Amino acid sequence: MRIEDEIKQPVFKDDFQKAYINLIFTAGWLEQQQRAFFKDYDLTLPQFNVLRILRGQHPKPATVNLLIERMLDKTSNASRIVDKLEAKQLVTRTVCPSNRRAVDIRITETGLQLLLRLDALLATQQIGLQHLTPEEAAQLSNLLDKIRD
Amino acid sequence: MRIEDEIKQPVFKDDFQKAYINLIFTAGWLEQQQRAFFKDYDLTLPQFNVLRILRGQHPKPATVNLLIERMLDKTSNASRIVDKLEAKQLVTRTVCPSNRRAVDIRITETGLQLLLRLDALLATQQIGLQHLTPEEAAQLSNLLDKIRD
DNA sequence: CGACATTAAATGTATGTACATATATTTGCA
DNA sequence: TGCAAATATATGTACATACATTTAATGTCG
Repeated sequence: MRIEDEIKQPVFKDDFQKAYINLIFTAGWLEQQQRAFFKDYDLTLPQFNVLRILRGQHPKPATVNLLIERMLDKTSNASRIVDKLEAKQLVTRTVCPSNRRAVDIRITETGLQLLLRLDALLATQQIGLQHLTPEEAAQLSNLLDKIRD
Repeated sequence: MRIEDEIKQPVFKDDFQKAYINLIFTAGWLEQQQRAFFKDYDLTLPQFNVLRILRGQHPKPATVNLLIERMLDKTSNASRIVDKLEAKQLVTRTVCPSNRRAVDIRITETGLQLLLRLDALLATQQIGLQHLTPEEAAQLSNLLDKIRD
């Protein structure tokens, strides 16, 4: 559906404004789909993303700093996201032995299993960019990189 | 900057995953820039967007429903955003005479003047897609529309 | 060594958001 | 008419986010 129809705004100042608004809108649209999907599993998007980062590190630990570096939303509060995951026993938190200011965060076996289940479900759920060709996806990514130059 | 470097993730599963993550990240990146800009004017992004919708309607009133239709984030609470704007005297709220369930919302002269100032500043601040050509912006918009098909 | 800057994480606080529910008004139609 | 359904907005609540500040540990350099 064209962005003009999505937000019932028939004209835009120029192609820049139109693409800008489309970008914010589409990102929100995708996030909404994911949020609905994860709701059944009592996970928020940032929680899911942190779990994936931890799986990427596994079996090495991550610190809060490393999470912040890799998170999509750098302003969200990594400490408190880890709080929630710890309460659900999806991660563990131990003081880093070599630097007692830092905290070693690790995904638990339960956490890994949850991610496995979600991977399988996400693959069948058609959440994402399945309307694009691989070439279009690559093109999109290049345009987005260029925006942030 | 390439998304790989932004979030320190050297490889992605495929171009779809990469573009997906890039899209969410870039939208957040743009929003962060705007937020920083608007902070000096004590406006949040949703508040600014509502003000612009109201200016588009001016001098006709808008209802809460119309705002929801046109807002980028449809799940945010239009009523309470209008509360904040009303407290700052940027909008007025009166019961709609022809349908007393509805509320007529109008931007005030103060609100219009604030938008004028912000328009001028935003034009000079290079917030947006100025690294793209008009053709690239149009191409981006088309790809985004396609995602939501 | 010891004072001071730096770093890592946690916490405080105000605000925003998501989602369900409530309240008031209007509409449709038996 | 009268009553259930639909509509428009507001409110309640739990949680997330933005950003400043605090606490604790480590580094540094006289």
